[in-house]
Amino acid sequence: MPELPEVETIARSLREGNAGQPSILQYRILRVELRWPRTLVIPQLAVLSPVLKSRIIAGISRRGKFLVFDLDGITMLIHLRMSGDMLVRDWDSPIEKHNRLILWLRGEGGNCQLVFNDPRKFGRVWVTNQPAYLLDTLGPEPLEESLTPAVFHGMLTGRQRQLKPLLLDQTFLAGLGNIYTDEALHLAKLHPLRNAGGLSKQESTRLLSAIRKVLSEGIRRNGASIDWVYRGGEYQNHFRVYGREGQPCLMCGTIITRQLVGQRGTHICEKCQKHPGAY
DNA sequence: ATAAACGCCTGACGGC
DNA sequence: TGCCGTCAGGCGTTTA
Repeated sequence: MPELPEVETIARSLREGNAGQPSILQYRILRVELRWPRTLVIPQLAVLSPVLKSRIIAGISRRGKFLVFDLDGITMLIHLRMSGDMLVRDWDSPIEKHNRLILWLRGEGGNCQLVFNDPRKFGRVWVTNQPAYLLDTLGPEPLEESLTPAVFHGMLTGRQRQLKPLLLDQTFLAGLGNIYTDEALHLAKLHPLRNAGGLSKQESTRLLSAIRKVLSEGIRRNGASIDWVYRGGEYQNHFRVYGREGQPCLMCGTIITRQLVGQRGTHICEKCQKHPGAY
């Protein structure tokens, strides 16, 4: 489910607590159970428990779509992929069907479980003292001020690639997924099949603004919740194009279409977002 | 360098 | 009701 705003929302709620659920910062890991072996990338299963046990959760943050747990000397990275979620449960909650990793924690707000729940089993966990090996492969954070319009335009120039697949490439820019990419492209009035290297300075600046606007709006609304995966976000009620095929564009009334771009379902207003071949 | 095809997984939904 | 195909907020590997 998660793109940048959803991962940010999860990191924030674990870090700061919400609705009767305490922050798990400074909580200590007492017990570890991995329920689906392939979820763990590193280290080997046999050393996971010894490495994690008695560690303190010193920090919780986000980089791209990765959750970053600073465990005071070692880092746990979690990627939720399509269906993952991180939940805080009571200490003695029964293990649920799709729980893949459970950490039992002791802390001031009471003992609890930190659960990685992931129906489709695509999610992955890394426990490492070299998190940069992974995180340094990511492109810049879209909301960082150091990503100026000039820098962004420079990243695009020379690229010979369809715009949408490039935006989805995490080594180009970190955090966009299928929903927010469609939303940003519509807001920027750019067709997903445009050649990324062909954007004018004005267009790339418009695109960067649109990306920031949809991500910020997503964060402000606690992310989006769809189908059977629900976490209390409400951005899904404010989509401009995603999931709105057959419905009128909110800007011009043209019917939104859905087509495949780079193997991904893509929602477009053909009038607002002129096809590269159109004139 | 770019892009397609496919694999990894489970569950929801629509059509018959 | 049951069965079937299709689709899903992601990404790595292989192939062209």
